Amino acid sequence: MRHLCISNGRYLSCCPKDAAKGVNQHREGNTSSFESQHHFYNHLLQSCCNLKLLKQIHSSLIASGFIKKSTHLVARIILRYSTLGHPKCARSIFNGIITSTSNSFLWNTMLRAYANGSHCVEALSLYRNMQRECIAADNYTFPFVLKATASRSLVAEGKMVHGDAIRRGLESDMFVEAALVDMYAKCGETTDGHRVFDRMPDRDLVCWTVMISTYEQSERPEEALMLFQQMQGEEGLSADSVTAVSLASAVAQLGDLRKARSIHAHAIRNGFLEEDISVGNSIVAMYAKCGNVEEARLVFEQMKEKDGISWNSMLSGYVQNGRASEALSLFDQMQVSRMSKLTSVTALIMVSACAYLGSRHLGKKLHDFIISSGMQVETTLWNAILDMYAKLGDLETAVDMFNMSTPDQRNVSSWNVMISGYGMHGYGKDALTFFAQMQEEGFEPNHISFTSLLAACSHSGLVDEGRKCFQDMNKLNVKPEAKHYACMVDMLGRAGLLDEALDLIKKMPLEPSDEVWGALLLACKIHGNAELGGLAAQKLFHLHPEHTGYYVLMSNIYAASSKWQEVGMLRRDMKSRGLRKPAALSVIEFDAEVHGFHAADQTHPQCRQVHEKVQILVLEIKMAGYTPDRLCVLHDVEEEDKDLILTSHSEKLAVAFGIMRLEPQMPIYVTKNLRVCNDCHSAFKFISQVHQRKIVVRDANRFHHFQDGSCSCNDYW
DNA sequence: TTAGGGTTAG
Repeated sequence: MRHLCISNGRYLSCCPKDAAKGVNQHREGNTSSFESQHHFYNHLLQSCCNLKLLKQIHSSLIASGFIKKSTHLVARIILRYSTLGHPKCARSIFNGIITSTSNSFLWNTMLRAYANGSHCVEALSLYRNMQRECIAADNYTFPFVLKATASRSLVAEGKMVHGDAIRRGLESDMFVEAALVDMYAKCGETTDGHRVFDRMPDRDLVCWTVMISTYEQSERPEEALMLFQQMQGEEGLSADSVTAVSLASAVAQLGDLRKARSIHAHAIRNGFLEEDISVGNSIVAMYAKCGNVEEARLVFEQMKEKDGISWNSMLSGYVQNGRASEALSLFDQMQVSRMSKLTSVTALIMVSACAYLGSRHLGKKLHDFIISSGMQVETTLWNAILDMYAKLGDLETAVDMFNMSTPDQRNVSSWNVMISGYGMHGYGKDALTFFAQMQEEGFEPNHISFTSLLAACSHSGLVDEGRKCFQDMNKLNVKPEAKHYACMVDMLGRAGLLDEALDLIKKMPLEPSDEVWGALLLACKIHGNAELGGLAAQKLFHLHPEHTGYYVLMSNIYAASSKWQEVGMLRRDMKSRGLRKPAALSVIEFDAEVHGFHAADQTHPQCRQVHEKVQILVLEIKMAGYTPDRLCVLHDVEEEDKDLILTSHSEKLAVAFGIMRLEPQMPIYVTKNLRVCNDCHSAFKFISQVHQRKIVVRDANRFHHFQDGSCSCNDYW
């Protein structure tokens, strides 16, 4: 247990009960000196972390009359009430003691309390009172008021306070200047902030950190790191733990592992990791965002103290890197050890982990857990749960939840989630109905609404409706972005309107992004157009030379037209860049466990039986008319070997496992990390008929519901 | 007796 030393040599435990006893003992006929009493109360207030004890200390101070002797202690009480979330109590003490002749100290304290609690309106109104009472605002006043305006991005008010500071001749006080830079930055006026920063004659570490974090927060990591380099050139300035957090966050945005290691080394050398949990947290998040979860986990394990953010950073690190099952096992560990309580941020991360993993069992369990925890499910989390159900293939539950909610429980994102859910499952018409309904209920569609809606039209082949939606964007004041063009190209391309798609790209008022060319490339693959595909690929290799998916798609196109020389060339190119085709992974749940299968899997405990089962299934469906689609094989091998490669596809293994292990009436749910291949798509249609079995496959793009020999996508995907 | 900067999710 931590102990707190008090001036008369006794030790008082931080435990509130013991502290309360200390207060009472102290009140009973205490005759110690002013210094001793002052020290005693000061320490008590500094360590006090609950309202009951604070009230006891407060009444003890009143009863002993000591409160009248020390303005400093009054200030401490005001701040303590405020940090414990009771600004009204703080204000009532302030009102009781303040007189028009008071100096600015207590006014500044009250402003500080409001600013730290982001009570901007109250802070500004107090500041105006102060002016009315002719209390001179000083170099302490302005930083607090500016912080308050910054917390609500009230730039007009901030500018007014800036003017007041100039009139009082305090514009060049270093603290006021730092607060001004911060205020402008938080209000999104980075250039104004930089202007104040440039004019400053002396800049200490805090000023530099404000400027660095401004760029980091505005997602301009290169500029943040450049400023840091510039700062290192100044004599006597070296990053402290707060600077390190901002730098780590900037490096995370860049995703540069080499820089990440250098920030980590700097933190180790200076002992920041022991000094401040936030440094460890930001380094964990940084490594995860640089794609190195192993190093993130190492830092996480080595942290002597962890808080909720530490756990969330590690959990979301796993999810971001597609390692959802590791996130779930860490979450279990967190629950068992009760090291951190379940917050809505944690719940949000875990809900997305379940959605990603495709685990219906865990998703339901997590939802029950969230309900039983009694936590308040605010709209953001509720939307994520809807999205999870839709992504787990249980669109019905998502629709039920949505229909049972009241309009004030929903926001624009709730509607977007539903539109995207319908689209994913191939219900384009329902997505359009929901879109209309959303507007009837007074919700204004945003750029995400249109992305979801256009994607829905694309998946369902609703070309005319899609074209109309795209035109309607301007009417609803949503400016088409590259991703909207990508949806249109995807929609036109899938429908075989390749010329119209290319025409649209040529007419784009903005530079076509990789998503746009990627959509065209995919369309070329579907329709076997190697020439146009080559053009799209060229653009893509230039824009993203390291993106494996585009090489794979292009070699697919070449392979389909038996251009093996070109396939070989692309493969060599990929090899020389150190790129590898991402491993296919299909997962299926059985007995509350998630079973994963890679292509040609040799690791699953029952892989031998599963491979045998696929061979049997293929024989069965061949009798019903299935022929292997050898165009799906990228390798230039003998025709019979191609068939063997096809039977080892991960999704076939997962489906075979499902048929082997699940009860015959149970539908088979499989989630694949990549797009399902043509041959598997055709095979599953036959299996659904021969075995009278519902098979639901979620691939990287959408859902396929196979039943009675056909698929919900109508072979349009 | 008082002050300014930072991290997770979306």
